[in-house]
Amino acid sequence: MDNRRLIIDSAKELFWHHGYSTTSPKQVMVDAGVGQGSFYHHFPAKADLGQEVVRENGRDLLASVRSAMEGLPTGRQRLAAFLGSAGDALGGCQIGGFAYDAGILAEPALRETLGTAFVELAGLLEQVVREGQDDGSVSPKLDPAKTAAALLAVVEGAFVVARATGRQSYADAATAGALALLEATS
Amino acid sequence: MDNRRLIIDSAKELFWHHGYSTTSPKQVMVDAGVGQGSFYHHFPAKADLGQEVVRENGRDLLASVRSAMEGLPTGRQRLAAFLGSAGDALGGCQIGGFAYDAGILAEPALRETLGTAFVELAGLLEQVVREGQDDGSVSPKLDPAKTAAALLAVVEGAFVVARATGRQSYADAATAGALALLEATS
DNA sequence: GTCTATATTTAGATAGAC
DNA sequence: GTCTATCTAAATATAGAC
Repeated sequence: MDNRRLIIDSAKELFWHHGYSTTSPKQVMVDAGVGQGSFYHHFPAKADLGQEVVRENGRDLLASVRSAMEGLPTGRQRLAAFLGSAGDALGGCQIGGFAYDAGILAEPALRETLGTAFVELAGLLEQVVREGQDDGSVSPKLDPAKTAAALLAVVEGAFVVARATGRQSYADAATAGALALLEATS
Repeated sequence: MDNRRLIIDSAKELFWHHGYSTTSPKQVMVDAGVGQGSFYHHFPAKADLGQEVVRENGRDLLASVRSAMEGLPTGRQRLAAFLGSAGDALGGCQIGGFAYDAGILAEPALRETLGTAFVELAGLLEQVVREGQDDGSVSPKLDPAKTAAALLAVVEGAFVVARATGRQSYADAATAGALALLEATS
């Protein structure tokens, strides 16, 4: 495999679990097993690597949510599958941590890419809420965009609370509570 | 006012809005208007200051939530007031960002203090859910702990999504969606 | 594309005078 | 308690040979 890909793959994991600002180029080089010359040849600045990582992690997350929903018969079941995204919350959300990273927020290009990932995810969820209303599994009284935003926030917040307390059980309680609210309305 | 307090007050704002790991002691000194000698006299290590900041920001957040709820007649109204905590989400949650900060998570004492703040907040919300069930404003079918965890996660997630997209409207949509779910069950 | 050597700036302090 | 001087390591690169 080429070094560029090795660097990106290492950085995706490191920036995800350890943060962008708090992970140095050197840590990425060591993890990827490439030298400094190679690293700076492919990525003249750290932000160039950050851009690729934010884009790919966003794309990967969207793909894994779609994959988790695939084949489920009702909209509500697909939303429940999305809530299951917080099933391993202690490692943090693939992109959620970037929202609190000063190094990401200070770079307009990175911030834009991050925002796009969240907007796409929110759009997907809104569509699934509508599908659930069409198939009768989600209450027609709910506003699709607001309900989608609430469910996305529950999952992102579940990651935050689980990491802050060190307890996965807080994430599980949050998503179970949200699912119960969704089910109680239908 | 004494320098120790000036340092803590500056650090509370800076760590809140800009992150703990991404704010240097020097930035704090300059903002507080104190010299290096004074800074390191009061806080031999940055983590000592971090400990005070996490504790105070957690305490302040709990106090402001209690204050926002004060005087409201029903549990559901008090929960709605809590959801309003994300009304100015672009600056980030006073403690939520610490959950993704490698420098906080690497220090057991800081992590413990952070976890305690979230556990106390969750406990308060659970109590208010129970009060709402007692006064008839919240459905008795809901599990208090799980519902509280879901509401806490919605607010924390609203901060994350608002900051990631740069749009307050995403936070507002999330909390409105959550409130609608809560109201639809009662 | 990759290597090693070098450079600049900052983080995070420590030492000792006042 | 505060000041200034000093220090070490790391972050983030750049330069030029191979």
